Amino acid sequence: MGILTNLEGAALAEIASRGSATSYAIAQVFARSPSEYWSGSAGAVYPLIKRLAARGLLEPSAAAAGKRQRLDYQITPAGRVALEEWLLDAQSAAGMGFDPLRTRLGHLHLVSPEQRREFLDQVRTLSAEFAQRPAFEGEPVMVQIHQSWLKARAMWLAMLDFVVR
Amino acid sequence: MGILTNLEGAALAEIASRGSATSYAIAQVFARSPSEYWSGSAGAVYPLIKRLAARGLLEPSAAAAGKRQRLDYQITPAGRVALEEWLLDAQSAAGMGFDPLRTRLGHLHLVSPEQRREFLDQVRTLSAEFAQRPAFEGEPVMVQIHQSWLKARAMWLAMLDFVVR
DNA sequence: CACCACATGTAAATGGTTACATGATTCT
DNA sequence: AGAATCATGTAACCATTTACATGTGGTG
Repeated sequence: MGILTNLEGAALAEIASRGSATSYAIAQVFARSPSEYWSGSAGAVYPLIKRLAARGLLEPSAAAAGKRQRLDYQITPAGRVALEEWLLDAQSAAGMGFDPLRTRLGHLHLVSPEQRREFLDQVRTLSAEFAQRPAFEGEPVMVQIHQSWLKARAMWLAMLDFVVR
Repeated sequence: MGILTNLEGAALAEIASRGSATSYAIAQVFARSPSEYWSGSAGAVYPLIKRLAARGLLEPSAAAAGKRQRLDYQITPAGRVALEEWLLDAQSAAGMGFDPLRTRLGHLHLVSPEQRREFLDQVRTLSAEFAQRPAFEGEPVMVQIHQSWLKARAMWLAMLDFVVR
């Protein structure tokens, strides 16, 4: 029914993929993701899962392993509807999103050519290091997507030499 | 000095580029940007500019054209320091940011191959339309950066055929 | 003059953040 | 047993969003 935020959609998708999961497990996914965009903090994820459960998109199944309350959540039929709506929203998916480099590039004329060159060198170095890091643990498909994205970004960085001199 | 959010940094950079600007003018920049990421709403920009002025990074110069209060802001020396700190932060710039397509791709296995194919077709179509739109008005450098980004994204979309079948 | 676009804000809600508190489990 | 780590939250804060209110200048 209602519209999901991107974090909600991603969390719901992760639970759907796993069959069931705890809030903690979902938080870990974001915390360990190579993207820095979501922190995967408890303060974000626990309330989010509760919200989704309150909306009937998730169903808790008390899997008390020890004494402590420990809720496994599963997606409901209503949850699948909402998830599909988010997942297949091509209009949103085609958007530009946020790129911390892109937002800066247009303003680099404000600094000297040397600063500009040094900055771009640093970004390239960091990006290369980032790409060479041992692949994060995750579904092979996710890793492949990540790597193809890195490749596309590297190509863009190369193009920029001719744009931002 | 203090750390700037990305919106603050971008706004400050825009004011620095223009020499001086009103809150309204800055809001328009974000509202008319081809990126959907920031709305450029008054509720975001007016308080933000006030915040920067309160921190001494901007200085208002009452350019009362009519009766109505109408403040032009200029960047201060402290503002330039903060701006440079934000602008040349290579660590942040090298991050992955947020990509609405990327976040979805890893979960497309949840839907049928037909849905998957249709979704990707739609995204490609929308991206192509987006790229063919008359270039948004803006500095030539900005337009060039935008177009190189679109090209890199198109390449990525092409690569995805081999990853997400 | 009436209307509409331009311009300047404010209020309430939202969806995140960091920091903290605390219980349970595993390791040494 | 004590320490470290895993796990589950809550509280306060923060930067945005949407929606609203209102004044001002130009145009039919």
